Amino acid sequence: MKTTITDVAKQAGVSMKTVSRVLNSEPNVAKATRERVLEAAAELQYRPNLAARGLASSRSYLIALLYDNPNPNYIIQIQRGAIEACRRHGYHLLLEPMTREQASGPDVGSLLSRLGVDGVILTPPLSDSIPLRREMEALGLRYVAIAPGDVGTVPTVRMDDVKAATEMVTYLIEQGHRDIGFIIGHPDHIASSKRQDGFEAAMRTAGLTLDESRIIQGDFKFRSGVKAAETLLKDSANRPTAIFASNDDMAAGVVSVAGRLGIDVPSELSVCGFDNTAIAQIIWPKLTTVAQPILQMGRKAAEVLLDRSQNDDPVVHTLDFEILVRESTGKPK
Amino acid sequence: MKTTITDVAKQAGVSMKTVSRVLNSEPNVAKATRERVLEAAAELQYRPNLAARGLASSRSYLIALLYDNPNPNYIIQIQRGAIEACRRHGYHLLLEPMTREQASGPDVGSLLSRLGVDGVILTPPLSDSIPLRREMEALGLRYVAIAPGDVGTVPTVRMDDVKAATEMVTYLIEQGHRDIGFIIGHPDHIASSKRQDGFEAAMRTAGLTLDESRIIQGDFKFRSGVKAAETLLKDSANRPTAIFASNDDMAAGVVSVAGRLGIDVPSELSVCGFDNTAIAQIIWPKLTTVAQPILQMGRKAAEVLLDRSQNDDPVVHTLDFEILVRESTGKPK
DNA sequence: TTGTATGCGTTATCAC
DNA sequence: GTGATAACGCATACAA
Repeated sequence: MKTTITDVAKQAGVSMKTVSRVLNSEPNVAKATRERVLEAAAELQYRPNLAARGLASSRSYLIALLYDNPNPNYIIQIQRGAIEACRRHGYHLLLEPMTREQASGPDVGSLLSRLGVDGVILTPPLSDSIPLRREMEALGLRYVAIAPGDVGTVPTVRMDDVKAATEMVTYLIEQGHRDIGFIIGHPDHIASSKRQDGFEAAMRTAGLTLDESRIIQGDFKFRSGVKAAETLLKDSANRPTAIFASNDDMAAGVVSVAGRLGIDVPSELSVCGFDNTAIAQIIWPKLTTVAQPILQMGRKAAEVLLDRSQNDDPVVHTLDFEILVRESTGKPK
Repeated sequence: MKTTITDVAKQAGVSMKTVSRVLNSEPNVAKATRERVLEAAAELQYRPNLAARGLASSRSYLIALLYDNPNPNYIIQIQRGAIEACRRHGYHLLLEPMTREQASGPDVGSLLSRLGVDGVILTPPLSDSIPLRREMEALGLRYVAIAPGDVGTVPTVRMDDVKAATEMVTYLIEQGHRDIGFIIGHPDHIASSKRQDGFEAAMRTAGLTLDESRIIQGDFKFRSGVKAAETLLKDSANRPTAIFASNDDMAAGVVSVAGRLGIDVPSELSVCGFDNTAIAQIIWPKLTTVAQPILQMGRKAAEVLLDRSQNDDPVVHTLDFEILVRESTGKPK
């Protein structure tokens, strides 16, 4: 037999309402009573029933994570962060994977309202789905967008790609590099232009010229990194001493070309990436890269939802990234 | 105002019990009535309240996924599979990440019973935690273990590593390879010895001798693949025409060494891995590898939990893997 | 084939 | 500061 709140009340010699008060840390309970109740609850190993609580309070103690993201590591970290925050608030995280099409389709509202969740976290690229956001607003659902393209119209948690790229390039310059190659990401991704902006800003700030032949278009894939590196490194008499790729996959491609050409990394060529994905640590030398605060964004998003004290203004929370200096970068010869 | 089951009943001109019957697809409802109810429900956009339903039926419509796994892709796929099955049954998946220590600790029971979930999925390495399993049994919680080390004492979903390795090597032999190198995985992992067993079985079946110098100990890491390849490939006059690494990271290491040594993959050296992790598709040439039925295992695990028709015998469900032939293997010269 | 009455375990209301 | 009692929305027995 499961112990209920009435069992605890009996054991403590009070009414169930008082027990409820204690367990929800409401005011107006005498200290002695409170302690007696707590003791009784512990003794009986009382666990509140989520369903009953939800029914009575018309809250579900659940928040939903909506995602359609091909990057498992990203999602897993968002989850971890969100779960961490949820646990602190007595909440649980519900997973709702869906395609972009579904998210913009007619059934989302039905799905979401059926869930009866108390809040929703949107992850990219769903963060940018206007139909989805409309639906949420129509349903009166509180939500937070992680890293949306347009900042300012909705409660947001994000990081600053421009600044991160700037700092990475500044680090290379401080190491003594003057001739730095850059590989642009996929042209459809908002992050690509931001990272390029950061690169160019840092170069300009340092008074270095932007040589167009040093800037190659890529598409975030390993092979495009390979191709870009083949171009950048083909002339052994005139090649950059460092290459900054807009993500780790492309940086790994650069490292592999360097290996094939007999160019030592990092003594003859520094290479750095972006995102700190698995490959950055798998290959050797391990990549210097930018670690996004992914877990922290997940945690912050949940906190914004759960801290009822926070209002629902479209506040933008910008979290700090980290530059991870590993074995693939160093001073030029 | 939210529409409840009584609203629907009123609208359809029946009792709430009949509505309940229809919505739970219970028998003994006239077709006409059923349709009338369905119509009314649709019209009113009725969504059953999870909490109320749970409270009344003393089921939570929730199953929990317990995990402590460093591999994001693995967990994400298990999740996807489990969610798929859950959706079909009107269930939802709750995430419970925890460390091995926590899983064996005293608080798990409290955590799990507080949740009131209807079932639990255990993923490796938690599948092997005896204290955890004991706790579940003590609590009367139904559970399924994914890929536990010991098969037979608990409801299990898994795949056959030995068979997969055997088939991979058989494929290489069919391609014409006779001299095949093998890189063993981390000695602490159960999968390592199974994969080695499969390799050796296939070689023996084909009547090929097992040359010990062709079998190198690795540890599942990229670098150990690099080292093993350096050993296997150092003598250009006497080297294997194919190398089978026990996982993709090590296989990627082999490919990178081949590139450095000017050995073309696959025309001069076939390379294959195991697990179909991200790196297998990121690098070039893409790796021939074994795809575990990870998503399917997640789905099956949830199904075993949710199909009440299935009894709780420690049935072992062994799912099919897939050999993915990509660009890193071919016929020897 | 359908309906009525009751209870699930908690929070909310309002009185004391 | 504390308690009785009524919701909350649904499923379950048991009738009819």
